[in-house]
Amino acid sequence: MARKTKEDAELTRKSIIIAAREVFLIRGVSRTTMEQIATQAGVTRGAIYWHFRNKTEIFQAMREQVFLPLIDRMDDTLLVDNSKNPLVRIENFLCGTIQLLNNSLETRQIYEIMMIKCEYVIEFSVVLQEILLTCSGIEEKLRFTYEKAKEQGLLHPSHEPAQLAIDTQLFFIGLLHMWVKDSDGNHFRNRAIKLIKAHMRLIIR
Amino acid sequence: MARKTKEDAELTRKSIIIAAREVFLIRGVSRTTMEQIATQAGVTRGAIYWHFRNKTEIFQAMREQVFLPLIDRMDDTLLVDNSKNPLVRIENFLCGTIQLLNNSLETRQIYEIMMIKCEYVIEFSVVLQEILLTCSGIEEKLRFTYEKAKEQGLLHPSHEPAQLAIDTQLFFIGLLHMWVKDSDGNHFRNRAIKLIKAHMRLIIR
DNA sequence: GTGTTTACATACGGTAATGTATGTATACAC
DNA sequence: GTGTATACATACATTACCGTATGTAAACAC
Repeated sequence: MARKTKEDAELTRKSIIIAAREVFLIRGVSRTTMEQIATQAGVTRGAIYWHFRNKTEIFQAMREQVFLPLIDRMDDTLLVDNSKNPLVRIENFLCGTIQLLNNSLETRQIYEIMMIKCEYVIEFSVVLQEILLTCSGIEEKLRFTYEKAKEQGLLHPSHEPAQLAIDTQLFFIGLLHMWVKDSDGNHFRNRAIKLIKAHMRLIIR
Repeated sequence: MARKTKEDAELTRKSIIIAAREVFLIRGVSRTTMEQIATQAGVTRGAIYWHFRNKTEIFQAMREQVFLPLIDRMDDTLLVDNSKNPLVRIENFLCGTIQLLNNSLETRQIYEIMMIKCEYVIEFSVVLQEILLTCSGIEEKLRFTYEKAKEQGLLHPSHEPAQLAIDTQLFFIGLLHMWVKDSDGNHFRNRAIKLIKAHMRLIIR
C-alpha cells in the first residue's frame, strides 16, 4: 500500500472510529481486539497504531462525538432560549435527547456502549469522572431552569427547585439506562416520551 | 495437596466466589483471569475448574447471592406487610435497599460490579434478561402498592398508580446508578435517603 | 484395609493478542 | 525531480490465557 492524501488519512481515521463502535457494540470494549477493529475498518493494525496509541484512545475519540454535542444541546435548550415556559424547556430537552437516540444510530450505539458494553476500571476512571461532572452540570442547569419556573409561579409552593432538579435528573438517568437495556422496545423505548410527559405532569401539580 | 472434607470443599467454593468478587471489582469482569481469581483465593486454577466450568459460571453464582435476597426483601416490604401506610412501605423498601448497600460490603461490591464493571454482551444476555425481568417485577409491585395507597385516598386524585410506579422505579434506578458511581460519596451516597424522602414527598401532594 | 471417588495441584499445548520494528510506496515540500 | 516525512502494511517477538490432561493424596464407602 501507498501513502494517502491528508484527507484520505482523516477518512481512515474516521472509519476506524466507526469500525470500533460497531465491534464494541457486539463484543464489548474489553473483549474487542485491535485486529477485529482493523478487519471491520478494512485496514490492518498498522493503520490503527498509526492513528491511535491504544484502544482507550479510540474509545475516547468515539465518546467525544457524543458528549460534546450533548452539552451544547443542553445549553441551547435549557439556558439560552428564555422565551418559552421553563418547564416546557425542560421537557423539550428530555424529549429531544430521546428523539436524538431514536434518530441517530451513531448516538444510540455509543450510549449503549458506554452504559452496558464498557467496564469502568481504573484505566477508565477519567471517563467516569467526566460522566460525574457532566451529570453535575445537568443537575445545575435543571435547577437553574426550575428556579425560573418557580419565579414565574409555575411550581407548587412547597416544591424546591434543587430537589426537583435531582428528582428529574435521576428519573432521566434511570430512563436512559432502561431505554438502552430495553432493546425489544416494548417496555421503555416506545413509551419514553409519554413517561417524560407524565413525570413533568407530576411536578406541575 | 490432599483431598478435603465436603465442608472444606464448600468453603473453597465460597472463597473462590469471594475472590472473584474482589478481583472483578478492581479489574472488571472481562479483564479478570482465572489465575488472578485463583491467586486471590489462595488456590490454583485447578480448584476453580473443579468447582466452576468457566468465569461466567462464577459470575452467575456471585450474582445470585444478591438478587435472590433482593426479591425476597421486596416481597416482604411491599406486599406482605399490610399494616402500614402503603407509601411508607414504598419508602421503607427504597431506604432499606440503600441501607443494605451501606451496611453490606458484599452487596455494595456486587452491585458495583454488575453496574459498571461488566459488559453485557451476547454471552451475558441471559443476565440482562433477568435484570429486565426483575425490573418488571419491581414496577408491578410498586404499582400494586400505589394502588393500595390510592384506594386509601393517600394520592392526589390525578395521579395514576401505574405512572407513579414507573416514575419511582426510574428515579430509583437512576439513584442506584449514581450511588454506585459516586464513590467519593459527596454527591449521592450521603444524600440518598434524603433524596428518597424528597421523591416520596413529591408524590403525596 | 482396600478400592474408589473426590478435591484439588501441576504440567502441557495451543492460540491469541499486544506492541514494536521494519518495509515501502507515495504525497508533498523545495 | 529529488529528498523526506507520511500513511500505512507486514513481520516478529513476547507474553498471556484458556482448557484439558494428568498426577496425587486423602476422604469415604464397604
